[in-house]
Amino acid sequence: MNSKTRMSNYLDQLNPSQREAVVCMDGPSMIIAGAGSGKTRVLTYRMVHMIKNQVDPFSILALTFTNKAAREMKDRIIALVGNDALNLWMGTFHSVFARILRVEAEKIGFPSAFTIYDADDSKNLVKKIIQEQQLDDKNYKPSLVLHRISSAKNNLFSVSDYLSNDQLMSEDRMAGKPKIGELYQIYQKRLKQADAMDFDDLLFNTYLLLKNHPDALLKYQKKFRYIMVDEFQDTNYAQYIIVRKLAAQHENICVVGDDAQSIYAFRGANIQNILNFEKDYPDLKTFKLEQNYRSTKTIVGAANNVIANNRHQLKKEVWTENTGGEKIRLLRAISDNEEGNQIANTIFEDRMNFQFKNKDFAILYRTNAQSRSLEEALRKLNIPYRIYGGLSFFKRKEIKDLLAYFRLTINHADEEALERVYNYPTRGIGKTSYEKLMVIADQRTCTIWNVMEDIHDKEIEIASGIKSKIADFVTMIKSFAVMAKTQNAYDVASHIAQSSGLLKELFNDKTSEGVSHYENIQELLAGIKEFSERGNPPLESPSTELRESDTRLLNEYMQDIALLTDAENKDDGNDDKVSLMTVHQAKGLEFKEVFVSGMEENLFPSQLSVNSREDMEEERRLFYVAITRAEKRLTLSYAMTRYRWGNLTGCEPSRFLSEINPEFIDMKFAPESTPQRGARISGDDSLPTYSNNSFTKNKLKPLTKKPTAKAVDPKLLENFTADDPLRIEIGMQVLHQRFGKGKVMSLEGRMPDLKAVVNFENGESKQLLLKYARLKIVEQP
DNA sequence: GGAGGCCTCGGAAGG
DNA sequence: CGAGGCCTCC
Repeated sequence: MNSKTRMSNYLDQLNPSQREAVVCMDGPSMIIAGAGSGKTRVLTYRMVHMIKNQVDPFSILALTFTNKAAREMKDRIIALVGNDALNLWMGTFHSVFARILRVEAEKIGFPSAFTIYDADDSKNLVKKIIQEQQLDDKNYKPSLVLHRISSAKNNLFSVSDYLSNDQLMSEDRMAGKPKIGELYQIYQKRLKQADAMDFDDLLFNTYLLLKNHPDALLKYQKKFRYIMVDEFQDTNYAQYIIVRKLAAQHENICVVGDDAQSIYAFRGANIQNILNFEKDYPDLKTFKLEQNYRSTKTIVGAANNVIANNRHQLKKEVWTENTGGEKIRLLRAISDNEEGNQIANTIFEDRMNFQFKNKDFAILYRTNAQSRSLEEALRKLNIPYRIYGGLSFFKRKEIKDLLAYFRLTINHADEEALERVYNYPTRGIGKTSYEKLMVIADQRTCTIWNVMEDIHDKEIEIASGIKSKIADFVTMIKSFAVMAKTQNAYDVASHIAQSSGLLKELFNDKTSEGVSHYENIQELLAGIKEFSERGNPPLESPSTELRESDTRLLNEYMQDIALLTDAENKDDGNDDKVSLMTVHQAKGLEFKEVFVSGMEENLFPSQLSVNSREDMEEERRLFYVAITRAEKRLTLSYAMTRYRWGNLTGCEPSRFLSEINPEFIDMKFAPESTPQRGARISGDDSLPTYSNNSFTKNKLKPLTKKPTAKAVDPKLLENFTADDPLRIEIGMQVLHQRFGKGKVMSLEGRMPDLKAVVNFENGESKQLLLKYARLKIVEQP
């Protein structure tokens, strides 16, 4: 089928409610799209419909949250309408606003080549400021201060708004942190000094630009006749206000989202925006996409059961015409390792029984720490898997180091970059000298770089040997800058990598890590080379905006690099793998068969959420997201005991399990009992525990007579005879209860692969594999 | 300036 | 338990 035929019948590929939403181009509209209802299809077809109806792609703005979402949507539209789609303004909020800010930088007093500070840079800066102000960093934790500043910006409170806001100031005073407003002030001053913006500033400054410069506002209002916002439930207040300003002239604004899948309130997303939207646009047209195409009736039913427990939600009824499907399996395991084994076994069997491929399976979990036992179990059965998440390419140290050289070359005021590289690789400029420079910079209210340029000033009390090293460093960076003005990005980049000594430093490190660092640098350089030759910016950008010159400069490459935070997709050629990821990362994906592991109270829902209703509702939406990833089969699993920070803790089934209608659950996989809300695992509460974890301490009765217990170390076992009385406590009471007391007949192997033959008092004899169990020897009274 | 000891603290995560 | 930050010592 060629693209013309596909285009002519694109409307036929939509159901009536999807079509309604697609053809309604003018005026404000809101699409509430239930899970699996074809949201992306509606969004892309809506843009296709516009282009087909003579809307200039150049006047369409589509905002997403992730680079991935933007990329995917763009690809789909290109496939449908061809290269017209290249002119769409489609990207993340941050990338689109950054592009606008670079054009309009002068109006708000920034150079066009301003640096974008990433999360690490911001945190370092805050940490430094707290130290300089001589505040206690226990009370003023950098992450907390930054979070507070970030929320202020995301709610459009400027520094002066903050300082004059009685409520904010008294909140800080009550919390014993009255200086936060002041820290905010200093933080912004320092960013400005460095010609830098953090991620929040990209929003806040766009807001300021549009608010204070009517000409700029008018320009972009005219330009963007049609505006679309994906994942609207994840927008924060600043994003909403900016979008509203941009749309004020034409009011052709369409937002798409699902309040039931809002899982990012903790980082500022504001469900309230959906309610405000209805208020702000009285003639709003609302479309509800309620038919689910993805999952079986069972899965959709269970998801509806769960979400019905939330008070805050827009009313909608997700339904499906799909088959009923299999019931939900519930796996109950003794330990986290056992849970992994059961899941791996189930995958192994289902793969054969249903001719599924590895990639049809996903195992989801609440916290990254849960992946270890799952990985081990999969490896045992030779099931290939892929873990999502982890350090993205651009967050790696060696990459950030080289990029810091680039940043400093382009913007000498970039203090965070300077700090990374002034003595890396080592060139004899120590911390003490650097601190002297900082003090002088502060006195003179100039940048540290300025002081370095002026290093031969008699007032600067630094040994002349070090002074000349600093002068050399300055000369080197300046020579980079000269080169960067005219030569293409790749030539400059590889020259910097060489001349700075960074490449050599990494090359000399022959450890396997060192080699991989070196390879990563090569990979980055290869990417820059491609950029130089292809002439496209690293991020999607309207092709018409490209410079006509055939030389791609380093600063063009660097423009959006701080915004590229995607986790890297390193494949070894085999993409048929089971996916392991957190529930957050699974949003937007779908799999034939899904396992949600660790369905335990205090894990999912997280124990940090149990005291607040808002947090609990977000946890529940998170579980909703997890359930609705599954197409054909869903398995929920929980362990009765789990290692947490080295301690074995007892676990109860999650309250969420009891929110699912039992008719959807297959009981044969839950052999002993249906989990009840607040249920305790079956077992004898009077059994002793030696865990010092506060959770287990509170849940279990204290011992009447406290036996002395030690964790076994392998040396101790060497002297251990089979006749010594021993109680094996794996998973606290569980095995203890099952087997009672016993004597060890033989011990073989060493931790963590210890095998024991034990004769129990009830006459049973068992061979136990004590792998990863915390074995405790109890001296009998 | 780097290695090693000690202390702290532990959620999820895009740009 | 274990990663990361910080301090100390050479």
